[in-house]
Amino acid sequence: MKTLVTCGLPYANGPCHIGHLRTYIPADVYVRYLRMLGKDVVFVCGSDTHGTPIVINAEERNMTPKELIKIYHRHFKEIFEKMSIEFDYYGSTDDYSNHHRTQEIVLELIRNGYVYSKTIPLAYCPVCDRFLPDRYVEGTCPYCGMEARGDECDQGCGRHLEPGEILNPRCKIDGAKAEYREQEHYFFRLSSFKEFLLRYLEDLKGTENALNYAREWVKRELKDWCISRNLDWGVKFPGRDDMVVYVWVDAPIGYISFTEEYAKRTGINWEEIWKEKSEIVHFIGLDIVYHHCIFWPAMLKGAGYTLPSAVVASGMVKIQDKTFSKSRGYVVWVEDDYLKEGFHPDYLRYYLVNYTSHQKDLNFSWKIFEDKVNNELVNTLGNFMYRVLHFTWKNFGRIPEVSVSSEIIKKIEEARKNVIESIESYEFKEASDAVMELASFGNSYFQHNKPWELIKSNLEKCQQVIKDCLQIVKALTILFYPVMPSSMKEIGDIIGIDTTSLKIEDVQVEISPLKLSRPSVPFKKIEKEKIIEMQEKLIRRIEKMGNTDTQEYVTLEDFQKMNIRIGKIIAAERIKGSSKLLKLEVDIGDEKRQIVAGFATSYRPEELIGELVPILVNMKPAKLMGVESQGMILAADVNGKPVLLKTEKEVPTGSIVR
RNA sequence: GCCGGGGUGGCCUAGCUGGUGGGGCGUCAGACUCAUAAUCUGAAGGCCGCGGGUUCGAACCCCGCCCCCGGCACCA
Repeated sequence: MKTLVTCGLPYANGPCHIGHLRTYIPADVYVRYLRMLGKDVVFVCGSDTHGTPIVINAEERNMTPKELIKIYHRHFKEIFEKMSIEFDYYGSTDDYSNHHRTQEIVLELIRNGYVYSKTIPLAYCPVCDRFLPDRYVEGTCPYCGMEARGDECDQGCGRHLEPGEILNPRCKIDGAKAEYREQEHYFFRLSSFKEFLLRYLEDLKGTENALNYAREWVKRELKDWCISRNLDWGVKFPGRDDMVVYVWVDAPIGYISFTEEYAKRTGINWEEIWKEKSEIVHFIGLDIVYHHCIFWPAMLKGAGYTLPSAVVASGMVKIQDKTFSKSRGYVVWVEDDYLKEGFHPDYLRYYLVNYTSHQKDLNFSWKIFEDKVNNELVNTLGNFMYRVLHFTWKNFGRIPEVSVSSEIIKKIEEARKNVIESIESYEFKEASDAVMELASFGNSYFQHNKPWELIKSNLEKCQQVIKDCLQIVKALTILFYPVMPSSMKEIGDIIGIDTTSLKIEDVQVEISPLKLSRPSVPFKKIEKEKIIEMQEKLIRRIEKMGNTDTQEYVTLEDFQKMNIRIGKIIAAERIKGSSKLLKLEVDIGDEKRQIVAGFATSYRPEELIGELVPILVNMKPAKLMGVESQGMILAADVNGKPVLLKTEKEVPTGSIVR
């Protein structure tokens, strides 16, 4: 039986960032492990190329959508290649085969009675001369009166808005007043799939984060789904020249059309996967669970295709503990911030796989990156492999011909078992931890047996220890190959392992006694300076995006250190020799204080008398122009000039401000 | 508000059906020198979010509360 693994399609509207890789790298790792386990796997993905954002983005750049998607299609392909993410086929949803397959499926759904038409009001922009998707409509929320977006009141009450509900609709692109026009659209009878989906989701495999959400959604009401759009760009809706199908229809169909393309090239039959019994595993981000667990299976069921067997959803990525946000600068671009900076692809692969469970949020920070790479990859793993190979090469020149001890065979077997179990439950961190644990054991074994002493005292024993360690190196190479293919290939070349056709059982096949050439270090350390440079680059970007929250937060505890009280100004006079400063006397309830304040540019002394103002009472005393100040009066700063803050009504002096 | 997931030493995490809280990284101290100042050994460090309850006994079960993340659908 064949297994198909897919990844959520990247939208061909912008460059690849680390969030994309959070899904693609574990998927690639998974596929490589499956192959080592002897499974017949096809791995496909492709660019998602339709939808309004691409049309608008292309317009803004003065190009056609086709030109735009070509740029990003090529970009993603390149990045995947550089990151060792090896799809068997990487297509595009704008390829002929996908247009064809999409129309085929929509027609089948129509034939089977799952599609009906209905007339609905839609916002239309007379200037752009087109219907506007809800997110491109702005106006007033009918519930709270705040400025809102067409699909939800994002700044006000947060309510979801139905098409046609928003008041005073305007086009977001040119600000023109939009009007509502009646329009015929096509709907998919999702509601009729409720019972089917409830049963289907019982047995669907994958990660809990995805399955729980989907089950919850289905238990609630399922509404029919509008699957047509007023656009030129996309897959033509069958029988309608003026409309295309909604991108969320043709995007997942890409999984099928890419399989078809792959089949055409390799001579296999795509229907073995999509029409007969097979394993179909979708790797996606948490944001598109709904589409993959609900719309997509319903569509496949309605059109008579094989249903997915598992949906594996990765958690979100955070950047230095902050929510990932391209617009706010919390992003790591794979090309500009990683590859062009000269970092090895395997380092990031390891980080993304090993930081935490696949389902949980992953925090990326350059500091953690440095720690993980230098401690785990370089020191523990790389150093073990290198010290063993180097020792062997220097003292023997070749791999000794003694059999591996049973203790070591047992240890390797344990690691292999753990890896397989973890992979089967989509726990990639667990799998890579199990391998790293073996490397750690290797270091300890080497250390305790002191082969550098045995070489002088007991040559036979020394050969045994070294052979054991070499077998561990071989096991590590195989078990880590899926995570770090290019680095492990290099080690494989040294010790005579062909990484193109690995079997996981090979970890127990004794390493062949070949002659060694001088080994080189498998992983190079990352310099502290480089990390600092990267951190600064990130901070600069965040600040450029107009972010103020690079500032440190104050905790309530911090704030409570400040003793702020309302005081009454009871005396005020100028300070000799100063144009700005006034010497004030204030009553803060139980005592009177002398405070020097820079109010002279805005106020005459006499107009301050009697005012109730907030005062930071526990400000460290200081002398200004030789006059002691025992507190600080808070005021608004308007272009450098102070404006008094007053209480809204008369309050007792000494009242606490908090 | 409702729903889902989570809250275990500075960080990442084990902990299945209840029986004296483990590991890794980091920190500190020793050891060693084959190796990329690597490695090995040892130590310090935890009111297992908070408050009740069930029990001979709870991180694990029940109730209440707090906090974090996500979802609540037509956003590709």
